[in-house]
This record gives sequence, C-alpha cells and structure tokens, in this order.
Amino acid sequence: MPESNSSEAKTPRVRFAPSPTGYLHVGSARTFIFNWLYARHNHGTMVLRLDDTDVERNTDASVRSIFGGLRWLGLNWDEEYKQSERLALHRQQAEAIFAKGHAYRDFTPAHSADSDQSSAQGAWLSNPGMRELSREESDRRAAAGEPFALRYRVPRGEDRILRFVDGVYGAQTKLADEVEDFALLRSDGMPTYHLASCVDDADLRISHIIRGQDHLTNTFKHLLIFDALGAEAPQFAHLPLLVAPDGTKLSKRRHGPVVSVTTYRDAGFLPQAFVNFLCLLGWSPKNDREFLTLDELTAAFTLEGVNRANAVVNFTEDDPFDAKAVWLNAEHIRALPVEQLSPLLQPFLEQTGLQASPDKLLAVTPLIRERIKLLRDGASAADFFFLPQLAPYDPAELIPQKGDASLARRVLKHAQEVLTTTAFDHDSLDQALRAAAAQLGLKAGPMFQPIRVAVCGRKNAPPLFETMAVLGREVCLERIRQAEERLQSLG
RNA sequence: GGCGCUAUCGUCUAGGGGUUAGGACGUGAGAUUCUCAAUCUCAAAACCCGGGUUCGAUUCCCGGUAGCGCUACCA
Repeated sequence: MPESNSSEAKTPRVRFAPSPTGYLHVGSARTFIFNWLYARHNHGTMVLRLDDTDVERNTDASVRSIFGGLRWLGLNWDEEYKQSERLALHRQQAEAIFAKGHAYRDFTPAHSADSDQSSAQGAWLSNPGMRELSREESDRRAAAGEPFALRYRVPRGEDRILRFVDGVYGAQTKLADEVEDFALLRSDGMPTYHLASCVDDADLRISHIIRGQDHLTNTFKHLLIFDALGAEAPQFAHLPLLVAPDGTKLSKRRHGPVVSVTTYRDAGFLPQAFVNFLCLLGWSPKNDREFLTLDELTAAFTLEGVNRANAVVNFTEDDPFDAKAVWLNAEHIRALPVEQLSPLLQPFLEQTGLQASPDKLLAVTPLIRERIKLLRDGASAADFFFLPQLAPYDPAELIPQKGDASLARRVLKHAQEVLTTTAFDHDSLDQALRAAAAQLGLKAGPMFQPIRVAVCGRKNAPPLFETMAVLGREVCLERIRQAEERLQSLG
C-alpha cells in the first residue's frame, strides 16, 4: 500500500485533520482554509480526516462543533475519513515497522521516566536498556503479557542528518541524534498521533501536508516514519501560528470564546468575510488588496505568499474581534445584494424578539446595510421599524440643537398637517417636508430632527424620507402624535 | 536546559544594498450630508540591538536579545 506509486498523482491531495477534542478553533479554521485554497487553486483533492485516536478526550459535541464550523465556512471537501476506523491498518503498519527492525518494544512502565527533570538530560534520546533488548527476550516478555510501548529506533551515531524542504520555511535540517526514540504504539496498543497520521497520509496518498508551524520539528519524526513505511514522504508546508495579543498560541483556557469560530458566526460575521480575514493572517496576495472574494482568494493563493512570522489576532477584553475582521465584514455586507443580505438578517432580528416579515425586512435592509458591521447589529439598527410601540425616549431629544420645546411643537404640528396629504414615497416626502421647513423659516436640520426622533425614537437613524416611506403614513402620524404628548412633560 | 523557527508603523502586511520604507485596519483632523453611517482628503505612526561585508545597509553574513514552537505511551 504505501509503496503504491503515489508519485504518479499529478494533482495535489491535501488534508485537514482536526482532532475532535474541542470546538473548531480559528487557527484550525485557517489551516483548513489554506489547505482548501491550495487544493482548489491547483485543481487537487481536499481530504477531511478526523484524527480521533485520543479516545479519552474525543467528544461527540466536538465532532458536531467542528463539522458545524466547517459547514458554516461553506468550503466543501472531496473525501472524508475517520482515523478510529482505520485502527487495523495502523497496527498492521506498526507491526511491519517492528518486523523491519525500525522499532523496538519498550517495557518501561508508562510515566516512570518523565517524573524527574534530570532524565531529560541525555538518556531520553534512546532507551539504552530497551533499545538493545534481544529479540528473544523481547518476544518472551511480550508473550508473557508484559505491556510495552513500541518505539521508533532512531538511527544513532555518525552525523546522520535529516532534511526536507519546507514549502514555507525552506530547507530544514536536524541531526538524527537529536530526535528521541518516540512512541509509535502506546502500551494499550493504540497508535500515537505520529504513527496514525503518517500511516494514513501514506495510505491516502496525501501529496502535500499543510499544517501549523507547531509541527515543524515533528516533521523529522514523520520523515522517519514514512521511511520505515517504505513510503515517499509528502511535501510539507508549515503555516505561521495565530497568536493572541500576549504572543501566546490562541487557547480557550487563556483567551476564552474568541478562539472559537462559532463566536464569529453567532456575532454575525459572514463566512466569506471571516475567510477573507483569516487569509490575511500570515498570507498576502502582495498587491495591496485586502477585500477578496473566495474566487479571488483561490486564484491568488500560493505558498510563496505565506509569511513566516506568527500573526497576532488583535482582540481585547472590550472588543473580542479584530478591528480588521469587523471592517472586512462590513465591506462584505455592503457587497451583498439586498435580496441575499435580508434573509441573513432575519434570525438575528428574531433572536431579539422582533417580528420581521420578510417583505418588510427586504425594504428595511437597504436602509441599514451601510450602518451595520455585524449581522447582529441589524437588530439595534432596525428595531424601530418592527416595534409596534416605540421604547420610551427622552423628550428632550425632540428639541433641535438651537431651539426649544415650542419650536419642536411647531415642527411636529406642521409636519402632521403636511404628512396627512402627501404621498409616502421618497420624492414626495422630500419635497413636502423641505417646503414645510421653508414655510417655518427653518433649515433642514432643525426641521428634520424632531420628526426623526418622533418617528424613530432616537437621533441617529437611516435617512428620514426612506425611513418614513417604509414605515407608512399611519405609523408616522401616530408616532408624531405621541411625540407631542411626550413634549408636554417638558412644559 | 537542548533543538528549531521568527523579528518592518499599535495590529495585518508590501518591499528590498542607494526608496520621501508602500498599502490596509485602527486613531486624529477636515470635507460632504437631514442625524448616523458610508464616501473623500490630510495627518501622526515602523525597519529589535551590536558587529562585520560594502562606496553605501533596514535589506546580505555573524553574534546577541526577545518571542514562539518542539522536546509525552496529547494531537
């Protein structure tokens, strides 16, 4: 199997191999995206493999969270595997490696060696006792049922140098003497990550492994495993890590929910904006472009554009989202046709208890599109369109800058008269209200503010005429009447 | 500790032996506008330190420092 001529594959096969021990992490999401872009850019195959060999820590909730996150991103994959279903293959290959003499049984009880620091001084490189155990004794103890871990017999002596060329970091070398005899099989017979991962990568004929830089050093072990498997090692490309403002790797414990992609989804990020943002972390199209569609990203993506330094996701306690992510989201929201944006807004409005009919929301959407950065902002930006009754507001807001309550009253009174007869469309309202302002000897500002506050219940809102047209005559008139009442309280 | 990787505005980045070191976000100021937003203009803001190499280094080399990663019978 591993020696099958994988080199004849013309198109790349890449994989994303998350382990279901938590939710989908933004760093993992980026790794997935980069793999996907690489596959699509090169017309290759995207493989999704669940690396679930750690039975202790795997959870179904995590599996659901990961798939949910990936589905939300909207990037599909071509093949799907589950590592736990491939156990037989892993053991068989471990056996083959042992049979070829590339591994030995280590009968040292688990956790006995790592307790004291001094053991990390030199003995860790190899297990003098176990490495040299005769085959006969090894077989005998194994047959007697003594538990053992299977360890790779890393070549010692000479100046054996392990080398590979990383697609991002360039030529990498390491002395084999600096690689310890790492485990392939645990004493319970389960494969370790290194073994399972390499066996599967070889078996699935993965041509390019694109993963986080935290695996850069592990790659030497993997090279050794591919070698023992008799398989050609894939190409490797490591990605700089995503780190928090404190410089450390993003983690749930330290940094909270900001590291989960569901947090972005639930706040109302558009997946295309989120993808766009993540791509700009550690990769650059090198042409000063920031706003990129998925197609543009696919066309532009190359490993050469990947940076080598870790990238900071710039969030704070007050502000859980990187300002650039928010800005990009606003850009993508504005780029979306109203008919597409509107239904996306719907659940966010309903979440806050607003009853928004699709038709009305469609009419409202263009009025708030430029005023929201996240989809969830839609609720606060558009609430007054859907509230049957305006929330109480300070009547003082009805009074324009350089005016008093009586001016506000005059404006509202006059507006009522005008609005009773004019048609409720943008142009008619525009003409009628401007004319009304002129009659009162007022500029637009002082004229429109009392009306805006009366109709919207606040000072900052979308353009007045469009807003009133959507609200309709009845509602506007009623709200102005109520505003007059509120004004009474000011005497 | 050992090994490895990295180092340009606050953040994401472009660039590269001679440049006013470019862009974006954010920030500040202004313009426009019925408010807000959007848009436009302008501004402040960076080559980690020390040695080399060179006529000339932010760029190339070495060292230092700092950060990160690996160093598990976790992945």
